[in-house]
Amino acid sequence: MATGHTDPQRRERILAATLDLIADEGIARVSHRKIAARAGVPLGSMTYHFSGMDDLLREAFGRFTDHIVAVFDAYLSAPADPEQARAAVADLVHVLSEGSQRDLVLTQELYTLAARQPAYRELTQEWMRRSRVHLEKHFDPDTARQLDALIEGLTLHRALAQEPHGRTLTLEAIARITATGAPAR
Amino acid sequence: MATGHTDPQRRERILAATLDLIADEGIARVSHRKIAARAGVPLGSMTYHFSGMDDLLREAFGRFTDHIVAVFDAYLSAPADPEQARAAVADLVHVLSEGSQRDLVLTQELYTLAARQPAYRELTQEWMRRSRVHLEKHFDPDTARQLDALIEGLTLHRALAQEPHGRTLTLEAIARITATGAPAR
Amino acid sequence: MATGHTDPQRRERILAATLDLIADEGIARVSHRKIAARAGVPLGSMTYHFSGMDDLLREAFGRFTDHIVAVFDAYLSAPADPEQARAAVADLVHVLSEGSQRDLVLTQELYTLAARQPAYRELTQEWMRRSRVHLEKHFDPDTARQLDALIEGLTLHRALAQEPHGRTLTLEAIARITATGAPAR
Amino acid sequence: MATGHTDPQRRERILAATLDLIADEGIARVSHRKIAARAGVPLGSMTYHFSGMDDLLREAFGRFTDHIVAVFDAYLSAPADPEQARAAVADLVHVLSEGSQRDLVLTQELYTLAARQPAYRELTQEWMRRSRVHLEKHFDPDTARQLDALIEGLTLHRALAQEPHGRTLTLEAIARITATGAPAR
DNA sequence: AATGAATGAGACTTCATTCAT
DNA sequence: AATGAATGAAGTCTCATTCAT
Repeated sequence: MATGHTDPQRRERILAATLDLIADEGIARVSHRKIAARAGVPLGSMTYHFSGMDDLLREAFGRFTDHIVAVFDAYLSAPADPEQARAAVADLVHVLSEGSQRDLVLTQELYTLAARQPAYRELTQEWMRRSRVHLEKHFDPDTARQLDALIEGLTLHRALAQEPHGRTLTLEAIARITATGAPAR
Repeated sequence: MATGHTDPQRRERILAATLDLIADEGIARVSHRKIAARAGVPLGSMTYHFSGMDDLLREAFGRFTDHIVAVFDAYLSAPADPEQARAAVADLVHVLSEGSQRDLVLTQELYTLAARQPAYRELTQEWMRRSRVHLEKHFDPDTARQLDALIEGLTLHRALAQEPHGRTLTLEAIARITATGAPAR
Repeated sequence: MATGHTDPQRRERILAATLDLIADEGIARVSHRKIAARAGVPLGSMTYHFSGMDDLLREAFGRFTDHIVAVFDAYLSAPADPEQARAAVADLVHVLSEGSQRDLVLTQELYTLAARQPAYRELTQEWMRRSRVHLEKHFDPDTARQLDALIEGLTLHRALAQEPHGRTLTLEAIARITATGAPAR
Repeated sequence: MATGHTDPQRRERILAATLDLIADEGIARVSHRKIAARAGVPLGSMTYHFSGMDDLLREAFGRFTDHIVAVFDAYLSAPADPEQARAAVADLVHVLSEGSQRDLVLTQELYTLAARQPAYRELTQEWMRRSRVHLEKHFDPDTARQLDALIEGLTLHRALAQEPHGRTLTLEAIARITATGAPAR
């Protein structure tokens, strides 16, 4: 069902190579040449498949957001009650802050872009929105919003700290924020 | 106190111009040429005063960290009791997330660098450490740590959200995190 | 009369788009892509209908010459006597130098090509020949030749001058050149 | 007295190479690479000495205009009376139309640019102005203007014609245009 | 101590053309 | 007969860095 007559996955390979390169070297060192080499495609392909570097980056981060949202979904859609939800949130924080350097770095790069360009802010907003939808199944909206921010802060501080805090402290913070937050019902 | 015999403030002008340029265009688009033009110094003096772009960036972010730590100091050193401390933290969150686009963007750029390079992580760690020192004057260490992470998350979410949450919610979250946290004594 | 089974006017659309593009941006900036976009045809059809850029340009300027010769014909075939002819020549000079920027620019581009390549010189020679045929109906051959050159010079100088000369001067010049030139009989 | 510490004539060499290349291949085929190769300078020099291709072309045609104005000066400043002036104009027409292909081609390229861009029109206007100043020493202003246009037309038609007209016809045309034009006194 | 001149490397992008369909 | 996909070549331009002064 490929639409072209050759290598229909080329676009995807380019996008994956783009994210890999950003994770490894940072947006500041990304170039068409390096991406093409990584993806194993001719340099000329780059601007054939994507109208320019901007397009390419935006689409690549769209793919990344899809991935990270899937991680949130995986952790936050399963819990059946608030107690399980708290544990899931703790798991999420620790997975995000201990897991692949890749996701951590890409998240920061995305936030940096979002801080300056509205186009990227849409991606982060959709991600926050999705996260809150999950949390609101177990907590009232205000609590969900506070908890969402807490997840962000705990994850980042764990990731950057010299001696990351343990799971106990993570759970304690989550418990405090959600202590009074009964589901809206 | 001048080290050279001409224009001793040249280094500082270059560093300030560097931060301004990063705030405006992002690290990816920084160049010696643009910085020199902004600072009003000859291109040749760039590599004379700084051994290379890396040195320059690291020193510039050092200056930025000094500035942001001063902001934390200003807000967090004044409060006389936990209640005032909570209000000060709320003020801090709102100032950071509503204030200059410049500080927000530079913070994200720094985090992005820190996520990848230990040299920059030292800067962020010093900043966190300093923040916790302030908070521990009013709250026990674990609470201080949780509150510090919450500040981070609330600030970032407010800065990037489509409809940033109000001060009431900020205060509510702070109150919950610090409810049981009596000072260690 | 269609040669292909689809859209027989496609060749003409391409040629018209080519001239439009040359008029707008100059031969130096012409490309298959831009022409195809302007003509609303697929890029692939460019090299299908025309063997290459050279072919395309030569044929396009052939169309342009047809058009400009038609303008000459319209003005120079009507007059019934030398006096009317002089007025018609003045009209022609002013129409060419005041009319569409398009014709002016294309004429210059053609002359530039003709100055270097014989293939294009044939086009301009045919045009001059045709012009002289008209003029020789009312003036002797030498006068026709001089008048033809004068038309060229007056048109160009009017087109490029900061303050173009008026119709009176145009008529005066024509009168002087044709004063002694009786028709050959 | 060179201002730089190396090869101060490099700019001039580049400008000369630019005009040579335009004369040989046309503006459409000019490139930094080819000019650099012709001038024997590194490619990187091109945008160091000239801010871009536009700058380079404009300055190169400025040099060309200087040259062509010098030719006009040489022919038109010498004559002592109208009769000598008529002969000088005829000489000029024949030199321009028979002389170097280079000048002819460059003149056409310049006119093409002037037809589209005001910046180049200034160059041609200065040239026309200078020409008329010379002619007005021997003929009244209206006659000078007509004669100037005639020079243009005769030169171009001689250059492009299959069988260029002879000197007799050139002189005849000049005589007719200037017959009644007494100096303004 | 300080800098203008210079350049090789590499950035992004456009392009004419080829080819499988 | 016609075209979307693809690419190698070349385009302009920016840059960090070196070096003579």
